Amino acid sequence: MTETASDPPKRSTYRHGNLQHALLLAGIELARGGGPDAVVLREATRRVGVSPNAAYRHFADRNALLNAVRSNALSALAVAIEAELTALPHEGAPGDAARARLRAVGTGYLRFARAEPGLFRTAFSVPDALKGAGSVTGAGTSGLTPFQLLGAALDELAEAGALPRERRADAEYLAWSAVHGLAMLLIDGPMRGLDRIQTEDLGQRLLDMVERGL
Amino acid sequence: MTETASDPPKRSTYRHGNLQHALLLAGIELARGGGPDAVVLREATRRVGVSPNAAYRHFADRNALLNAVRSNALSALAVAIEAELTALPHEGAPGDAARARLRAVGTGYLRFARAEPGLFRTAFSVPDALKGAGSVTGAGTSGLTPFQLLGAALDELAEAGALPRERRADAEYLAWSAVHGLAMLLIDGPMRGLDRIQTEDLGQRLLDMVERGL
DNA sequence: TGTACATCAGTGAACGCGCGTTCACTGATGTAC
DNA sequence: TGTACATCAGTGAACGCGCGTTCACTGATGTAC
Repeated sequence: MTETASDPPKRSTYRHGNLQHALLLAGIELARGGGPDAVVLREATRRVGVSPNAAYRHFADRNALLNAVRSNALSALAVAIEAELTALPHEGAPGDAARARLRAVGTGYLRFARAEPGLFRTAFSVPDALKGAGSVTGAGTSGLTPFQLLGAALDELAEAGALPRERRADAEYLAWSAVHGLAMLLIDGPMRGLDRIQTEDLGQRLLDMVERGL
Repeated sequence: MTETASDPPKRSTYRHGNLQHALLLAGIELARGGGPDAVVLREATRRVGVSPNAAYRHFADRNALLNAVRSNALSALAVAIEAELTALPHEGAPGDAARARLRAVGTGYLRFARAEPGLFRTAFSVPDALKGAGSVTGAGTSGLTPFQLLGAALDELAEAGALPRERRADAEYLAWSAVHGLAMLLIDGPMRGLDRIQTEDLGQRLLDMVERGL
């Protein structure tokens, strides 16, 4: 209960002390464990130690909470991709560097899906009601969404001359499809049982295919 | 009520007249409309005009019905792929023919996903309980599952010399990933709004990428 | 060919569950005088 | 500085819903004698 000074716009503590944020965190934890269906409003309030209807002070309904969780999951994915990009060395020919960056985007995507299947499935779950009430954003620290990070990598590739110009258009959809499909099959599908090394290996072979085929 | 002759093993009509099959059909219709979550046992019995508990004469529980629907959806996918293969002309160089057959597998997959998104999502939904009580099969008229049809196409490609031997291993997972990913993004993802022509076009470009990259 | 009987597909009613959501409220906080 | 008041975050109780599943049953069918 340390309430020293509180700015009028963002009073940091009230009764509960930022219940909105606490509910979001609980929702993320639920999604992490069981995907979008596990984001249950009553369970979130239960975990926070608050009565079920208290949530309605901060979220219009269950879908609003789910959308907030979705945005957060997308952001986490963007951050994971950014981490792979940041870890890259800053050297080599521009073509090689661009190729490495594209691979890093794919690798980050696959590793996130593998490490956080619940959040991954939540990020890409289709909203039950397609009403864009609370729009789902989901950018990383760079301000770019996962999709935009992929687009940027492809732009670099095209600029470096490593991707024929006439194939640049819509290339993100092709690369995304390949990586997304592998992610889904690794999480839910028949490759569920693969261990870390096999997964990593298959991922790199898939990225080989994309690089060669784009 | 035409009961002429009935073999002892498969008596064709009883009270309802093959309620098991009727429930399966109702379940398929539900999956078609709303994916795996829409396969609701009570709703299936409602549609057939039977009391809810009657289903338990024919299915151990809701999951058993869902598994039956799943198998059926997989079979339908296999049949769709087979249809594309059958429509192929029987001519050309062996390499070209093998490539065409691989493309046909992919095209059938994508078209089915597009035409029957509910069944497609059901086919690839992960069983809640992973207990293999009722195993999900899902072969087409050829007796092969979608995955096996893909494997056969890749074998032909390798035999025709159009796929380097050292890349044959696990190639089905790479090709499958690409096509599966596009299917998912077309159904649930951001390419949901694309029309038939755009979808078809993107699909062919994806298959180009796979062919080039494998 | 006729009758008694066993089988078992489908019935009717009910259960417990957990959900999202709404209602009228309470009581600590910040603010106006 | 002190007091009355308005605000509004969180409460307690309840709603209606639809689900999967179980219980003891009924009554048409196929079969044995």
